[in-house]
Amino acid sequence: MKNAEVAEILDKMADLLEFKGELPFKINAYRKASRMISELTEDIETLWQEKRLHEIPGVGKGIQGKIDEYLATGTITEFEQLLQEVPQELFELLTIPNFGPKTAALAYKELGVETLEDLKKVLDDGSLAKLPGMGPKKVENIRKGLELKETAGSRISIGIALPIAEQVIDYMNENAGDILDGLSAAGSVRRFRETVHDIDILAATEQGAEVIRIFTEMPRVTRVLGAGETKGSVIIDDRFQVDLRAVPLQSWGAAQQYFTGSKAHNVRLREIAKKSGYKINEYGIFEGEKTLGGRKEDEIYHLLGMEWIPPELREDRGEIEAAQEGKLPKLVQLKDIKADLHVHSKYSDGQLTLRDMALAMQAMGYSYMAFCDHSKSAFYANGLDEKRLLEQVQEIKALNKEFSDFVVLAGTEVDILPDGSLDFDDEILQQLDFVVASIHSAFKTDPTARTIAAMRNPYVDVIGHPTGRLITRRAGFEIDLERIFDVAGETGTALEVNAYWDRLDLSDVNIRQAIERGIKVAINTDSHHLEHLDMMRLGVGTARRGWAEKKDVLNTFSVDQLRKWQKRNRLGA
DNA sequence: GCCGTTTTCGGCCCGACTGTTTTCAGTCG
Repeated sequence: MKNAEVAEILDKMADLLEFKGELPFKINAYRKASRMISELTEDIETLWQEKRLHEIPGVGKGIQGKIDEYLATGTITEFEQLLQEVPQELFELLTIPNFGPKTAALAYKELGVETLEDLKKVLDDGSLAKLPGMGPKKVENIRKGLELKETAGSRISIGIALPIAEQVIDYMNENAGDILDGLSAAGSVRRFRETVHDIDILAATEQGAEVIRIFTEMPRVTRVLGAGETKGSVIIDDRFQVDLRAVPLQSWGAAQQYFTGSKAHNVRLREIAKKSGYKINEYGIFEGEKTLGGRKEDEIYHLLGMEWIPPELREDRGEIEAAQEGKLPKLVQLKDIKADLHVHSKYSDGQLTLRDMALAMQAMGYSYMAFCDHSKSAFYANGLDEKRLLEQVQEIKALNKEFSDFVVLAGTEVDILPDGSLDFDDEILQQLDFVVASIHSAFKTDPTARTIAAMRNPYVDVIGHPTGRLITRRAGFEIDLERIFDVAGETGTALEVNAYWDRLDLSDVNIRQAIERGIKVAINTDSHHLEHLDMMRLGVGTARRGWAEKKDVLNTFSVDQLRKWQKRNRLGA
């Protein structure tokens, strides 16, 4: 699928046009088209072949022509031309806080700033400060922005950000509890985005300045970026930006709505409000001078004629229309999860014995689980050969006798080998209760064909971490997800939502694509330690962002339902 | 550049903050 490629080019087009000082509305049009395409559940090449590009909201004649040219020739003439007219490192330069397109254009035109190095030079030699409209403070802010980019510039996984948000909330409740009327995460953390740029916390209080003071004086704060009556911004642990915003209690709901975003979702809501003669902002919803609501978040949605929308859906991906029609999905919840179907033990590279892990799972409230340790080719992870695997199966059988209302399944995470075969023969696989098949090596050796071959094995229940991406470290392998979805639909194989914080694979958009095709997903933590078990909520959050309902998620099934599902798929294959 | 039960032309979300201004531009979310 070339959806991501096309979206990236259109977003870069927007950057180029912005740098050139084009009309903001034109720039916005490119940004919107880029976003709609990146979140498309259909393959853009299919739409193109079927001459249906115009059905994408935000894609009109002009942008359609660009996409057409790209898919036909692999390049866009106008894009290539624009690239010639701008600094070499434009896209990099534009990521510097406080250094926007106007300033970048000025620095390029007047001083020839093309790279980060050039920018550092003109900051240091004072030539930037001499330009019209620039002054000592602006220059200082750009310098700080550059530093910030180097220390806290990159996006961080939700798996890292969420615990930090919770620690800040705990700290504030302990140290400012008596002047707080409410405190919660907002922004992309509340929406469970897979990565976040900063951590937003919202406070309800009548004493904003005091709350902000306590916030900026937290022990972990290594730098204060700003502090006022309603807003404080800090860096903690030299790495993570945390913003706290304070509002009075009567604006709590409106502020929650406003600061949770996303921006695209909010823009749509404000358009709808405007058409209905209302105005919404962070303080409430208004008709003329009259305040109609704002203390509770659902008031905003109800007054605009729609259901309250769960934060995970707020991306302008159709959730507003669904809410207007009363057709929002009934999203899967953490309490629906009955099992974790992919965890490791001491047999391979996990830290816990079978018994200790099973007890921990039971304590999580699950009713069953599956051990899926690595297979023999995963030597780096102490993978099990046939003999040790069958020993493990025996130990699991014995272990089950210790539990009355909890079932331990014996499984494997069998390697999909470079030639597409599996690391265990069918004779072994058929003795197991549950089989996850994953690619762990030779990423460049036709992962699509290998995954398809694995799905065609009747004993394979789930494909583990299907795209192989690592959120902070590598893109997934080159895999044709359209074909994977086709075959998964045919064989009834489920696809894993690996909840491990650095994977979150499938991504939210991919999950939505899968379930629209009737494919089941399994949300698994891939845990090796006790502390990993908690990541289930990351997987559930990601699945919710992918519009997954309970029926779409394999591990919301009871163990009996799971066995029926397996039997049907194994016979059908 | 997109879009249309107000419009095929003239709109296109809203506000805070900052710094450089003498009335506003740029950046951010």
